[in-house]
Amino acid sequence: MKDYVQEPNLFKGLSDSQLENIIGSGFHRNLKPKSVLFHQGDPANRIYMVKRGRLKLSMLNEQGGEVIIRFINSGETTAAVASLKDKDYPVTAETVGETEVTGWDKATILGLMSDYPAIAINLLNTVLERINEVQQRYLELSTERVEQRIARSLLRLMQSTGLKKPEGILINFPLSREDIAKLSGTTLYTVSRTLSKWGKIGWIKSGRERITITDPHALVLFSENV
Amino acid sequence: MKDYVQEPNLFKGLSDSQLENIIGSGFHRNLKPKSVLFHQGDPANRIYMVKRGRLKLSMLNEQGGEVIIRFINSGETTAAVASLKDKDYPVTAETVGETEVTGWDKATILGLMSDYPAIAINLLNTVLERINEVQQRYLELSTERVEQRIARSLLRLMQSTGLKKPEGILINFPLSREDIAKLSGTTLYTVSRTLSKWGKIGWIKSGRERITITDPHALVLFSENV
DNA sequence: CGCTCTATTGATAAACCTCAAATACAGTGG
DNA sequence: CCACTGTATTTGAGGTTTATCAATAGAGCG
Repeated sequence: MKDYVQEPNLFKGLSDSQLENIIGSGFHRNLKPKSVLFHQGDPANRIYMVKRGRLKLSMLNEQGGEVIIRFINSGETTAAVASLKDKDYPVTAETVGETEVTGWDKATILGLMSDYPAIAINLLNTVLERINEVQQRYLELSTERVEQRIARSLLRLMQSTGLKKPEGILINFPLSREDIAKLSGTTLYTVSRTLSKWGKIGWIKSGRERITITDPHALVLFSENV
Repeated sequence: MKDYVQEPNLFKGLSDSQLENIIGSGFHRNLKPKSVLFHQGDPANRIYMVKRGRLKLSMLNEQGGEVIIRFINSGETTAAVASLKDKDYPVTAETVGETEVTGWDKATILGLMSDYPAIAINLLNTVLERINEVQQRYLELSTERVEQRIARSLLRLMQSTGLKKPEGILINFPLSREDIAKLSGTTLYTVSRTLSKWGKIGWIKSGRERITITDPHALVLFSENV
């Protein structure tokens, strides 16, 4: 029955049958890899939950510079607050791999909230976490060196999507050097050099769009200690 | 009766008498310049509105690096979501100049929200604006050069606290080169050099902790165009 | 008028980006 | 199974941006 991988944040604390009801009230979309769910500047008229796969949220500036704000993994939601306010949302959401999402429009989600008050509470929690995370990353971007930021990016991805393997913890989706660069505020060249170095000293193993962290402890120490 | 400078966001749409009632239900504090209202890591048990003066919100990392997240001007609120969740708030709030704040604890604000539903709506608006602003600044920090970011910082301050003067628009509170540096993700030296340059070409006039923007248009063009 | 905090400016160095070119890798179709 | 093609990655050389350090000057306060 539950075909999403993790317990969805927004619906935490609800029973399976309530969940089934809620999911049923949304509309579903199956998206191919690298398709755009919504685009920077679109009116945010829907809240989305990822049931399977993953979304990449990014922002673009006028000169073409791009950053990745975060990934939305299965069970997580996005555009929640914006969709309630009918504002334009300055973020693009693109699928990473085959991805299934459920969406609700504003009226539906408001109805759900009044039926299940837990949802409003969960929404507040989610919003708080998101603000804190962006601010934390803003601090890091402003005060830390590139390699430290790359380490932090990998560790965050490890925590959210890591898969235990005999050789270490695999970041379990296709992730290019350029993605890491846009997550860390640097260039793909610097990322490549850094990962090469870390490969040589045994902290990670990496291939084409694949990264395994073989010495998480070393990486954590490095990310915190200089 | 209204002794705060701007219409408070959180209480927009309420009548003066309702406002009076709400303000009355909070507790008030008068703070000297540079005093700390709450400290990074404190439990966020109160929501604050600035009635007079200004708060500087900053974050510190383990190595002592600091950023200024934003200023909270009179009429604005802070720690809103965090205070509803009883979480630690990773931000320090320090007064800039003589400052008067009103605070409400969680129970009180929840009561106010159920009496005046507009407050919950306004809260959502505020949260959305804050997320968007941090993300926007994250993008800028990641993709733009120092001088461009300094220009954007000054322009934001001009918009929120600018005061028309014969010679230009004055940023109306004491603001050091170091403050600007921590807002823009650079060092006070680079800020000083940049402001000197802009002073020479007539874009700004600056003194000790005082900045007047004499050619806003030029600065806007510069901030957007490279 | 000394003290303290802020700002300026020059010299130097470090971190990191940019550009260019070569190499590796994963599919695809024969 | 293999050559082919389009990406992704690596690596080197060189240049730019910006931080760091040091020293001086200016402003405000008691």
